[in-house]
Amino acid sequence: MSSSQRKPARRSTGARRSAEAEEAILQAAGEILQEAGYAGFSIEAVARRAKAGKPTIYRWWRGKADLLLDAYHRQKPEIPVPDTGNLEEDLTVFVGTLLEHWRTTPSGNIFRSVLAEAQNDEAAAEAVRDYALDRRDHIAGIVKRARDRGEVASDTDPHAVAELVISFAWTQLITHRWPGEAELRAILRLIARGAKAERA
Amino acid sequence: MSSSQRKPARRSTGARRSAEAEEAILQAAGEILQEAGYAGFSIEAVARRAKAGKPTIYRWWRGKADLLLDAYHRQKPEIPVPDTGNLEEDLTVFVGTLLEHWRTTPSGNIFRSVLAEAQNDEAAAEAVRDYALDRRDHIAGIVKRARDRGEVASDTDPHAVAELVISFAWTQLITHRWPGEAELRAILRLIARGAKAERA
Amino acid sequence: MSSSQRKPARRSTGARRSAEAEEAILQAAGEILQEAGYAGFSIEAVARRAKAGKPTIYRWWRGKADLLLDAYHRQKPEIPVPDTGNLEEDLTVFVGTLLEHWRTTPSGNIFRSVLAEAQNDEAAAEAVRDYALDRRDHIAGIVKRARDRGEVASDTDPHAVAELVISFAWTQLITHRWPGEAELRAILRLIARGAKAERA
Amino acid sequence: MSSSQRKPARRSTGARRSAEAEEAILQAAGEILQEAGYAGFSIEAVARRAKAGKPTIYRWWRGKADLLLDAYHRQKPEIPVPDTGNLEEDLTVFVGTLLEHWRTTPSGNIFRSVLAEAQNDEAAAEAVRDYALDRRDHIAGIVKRARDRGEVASDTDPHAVAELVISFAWTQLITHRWPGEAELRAILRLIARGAKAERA
DNA sequence: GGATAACCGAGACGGTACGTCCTGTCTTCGA
DNA sequence: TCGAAGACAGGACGTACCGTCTCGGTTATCC
Repeated sequence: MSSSQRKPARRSTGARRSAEAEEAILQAAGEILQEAGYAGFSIEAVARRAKAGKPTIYRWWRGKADLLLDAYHRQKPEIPVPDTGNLEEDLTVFVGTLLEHWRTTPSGNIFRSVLAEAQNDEAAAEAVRDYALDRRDHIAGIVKRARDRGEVASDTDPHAVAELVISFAWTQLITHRWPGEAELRAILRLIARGAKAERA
Repeated sequence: MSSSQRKPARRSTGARRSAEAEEAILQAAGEILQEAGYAGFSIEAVARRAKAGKPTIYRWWRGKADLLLDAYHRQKPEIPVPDTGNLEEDLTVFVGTLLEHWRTTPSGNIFRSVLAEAQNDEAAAEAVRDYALDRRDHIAGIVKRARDRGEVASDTDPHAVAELVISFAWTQLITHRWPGEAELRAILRLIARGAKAERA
Repeated sequence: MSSSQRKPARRSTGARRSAEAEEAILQAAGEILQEAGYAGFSIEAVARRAKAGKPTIYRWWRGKADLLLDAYHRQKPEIPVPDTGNLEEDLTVFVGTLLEHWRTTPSGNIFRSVLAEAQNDEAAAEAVRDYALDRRDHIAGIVKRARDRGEVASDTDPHAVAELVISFAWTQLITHRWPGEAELRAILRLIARGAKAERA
Repeated sequence: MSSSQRKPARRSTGARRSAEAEEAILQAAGEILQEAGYAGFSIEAVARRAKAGKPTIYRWWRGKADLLLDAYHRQKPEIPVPDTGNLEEDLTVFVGTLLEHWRTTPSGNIFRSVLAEAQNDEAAAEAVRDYALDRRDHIAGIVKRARDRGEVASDTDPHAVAELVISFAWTQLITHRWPGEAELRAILRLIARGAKAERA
């Protein structure tokens, strides 16, 4: 029996990805995370809310973790890098702004969910690792400026300083704590002093 | 047994809570977390492995989070507090030992799972918050000793130092990173310097 | 690391199959087939209507075909075997009753669905084959009685007669036809005459 | 809405139906039915195999049933009408040839699928009903010739005889049975005797 | 010979159903 | 009388098809 498979007579591309659908899905994902948290977040729930078919979601995202990360990146805080001429002040303003953003917008809840998912899903874990390094480099810029001003010891590694800053902020988030102004400043003063200190 | 003349048809009161069952359940929970991580952890899986009924688990634990916390407390690391006479060394040894313990025993995976669950479950979140404060006080002891030795500035808050140390360790855990010896020392030297520094 | 798998300390049996659930599921299956036909029949729809969980259905039936067959056997027509002393009359009454039953109760629609499913599913196909043979033997009984009365030629195979009777009835069903009284009698007279005839 | 002044710009025609696509689609449908049966038959599968777009199929066929019927008519058996001068022989040869054709070519599987689909789809059901009547008239021709030869009782309805013949053949098909030579002859002898018999 | 409309393939879309897994509650029975 | 075994309702998982739609690209006419 001959096969009916014809050679592709034409080159064609097919329909394009629907921007409306993508938008509606990410929107719905964000809303669910904001309203019901990670516990209420499911592909089914997102599809229902976005009035999208589940296969549409699975066509563009590999799973829960992938969608979660996209929803986060879509509304992650873009914290302005302060430049007050003083390292302690710069770091305090930066972390204060970040925590305030997490506390008052959905992004805190979403990022918390991303961190939780990263404990399940290796892809999410890697994405979080990459994101942490990216943020570390970002904050290291603040420290480098301080070093250029001569405010920081020459043997201080800006990445190490940034690592401490990030660790503090993330840990506050995952333990659901929102430090007061004084507490915040005390911590970042400690870091800034450590950076400034000459070799022992 | 009964001594009275008129015996009740049956004197027996039934089985008592089985310590063996509790042990098997916690054991199974730990093993699953070690082998398959949080993703493979389910009440069903624990019951299967422990050869216990699901209702037995639900009778003694309120849910996933509760069981998880119990499994953690059962084998949480009891890191000895070092006393080398030098703050930086004390902190480096302490954190190094902690991370090594997390890396080489089930406790790292289990605590990671507890942190993940705390993003969903309010009870777990509160338990984590309490645990964080407990650990903070624990580590603050190291700093207080250094202050008593005059190694630390008088206006340094031992709790703030401890907070930074914990944040660093926990963040390494949740981002699945295991810093090398040099990297670890650089971070803790930074903290120790910040603690020692006189008022700016 | 030691395994936590304990030896089963007790032999126990667990909860028993719920007769209510089974009843509700078969009831729902029958109603759906009656109201919406095979096209509207799905495990999901049955579960919804029976207020049962899908896993409960899959626990006891291997799939659509299996459930369908059970629903059929539950309300299949138990046509009384007539005994009028005349073969043509017996067969006409039997087939007329059967077709009438199929036409006026859900069982016709259900059996039609079973036949359709048997074209997809090998298990259903075998069940249908077995059922056909069973019915053939059943009807052959009518012919044997006629042979004992001397009404039928000695070289007539009762099974062959029964085969023709069944084929006629089933084909009417699958072509959605309901023959009139006269048409029905003409066909069965033909069969009865064939059975009676002496060797040519 | 629009003014009648302005005539339709053009009476355009455009590209015509692609015979190549139609051919490939029917070919693919037949192959799938032959290889995987009705269970593996889906519009998606046909489109994939024929390297055609789904809308192309839906443009020319109303759905699964329609395509199925077309695929059947395309290769339905054209059984030659035998003329041996003996009714029993004619019918045995005819049915034997038909069953052999169904058994050894795709047409059996395809027709089985058509019958299955006719239990779901009203259009298919009607087509099957029409086809059954057409086949009945076709076979009735054999009986009429026998009546003209005086081989058949004058009060025998050729349509009733044909009905029985068809019913037998179709029922064998849908129960996936292939009767042996002896069994086949016994059945058709029964029919032929019934046709010949004088009024009781 | 250029415009134009219907065709074509490819494939995304909102949906429904599939069959599996897990949750937390319940029922049964054995010790 | 408690614990094991496991059934239960429910709901999410990720996949396959349904039938419709929107793309570009092609082709055959008509002006």
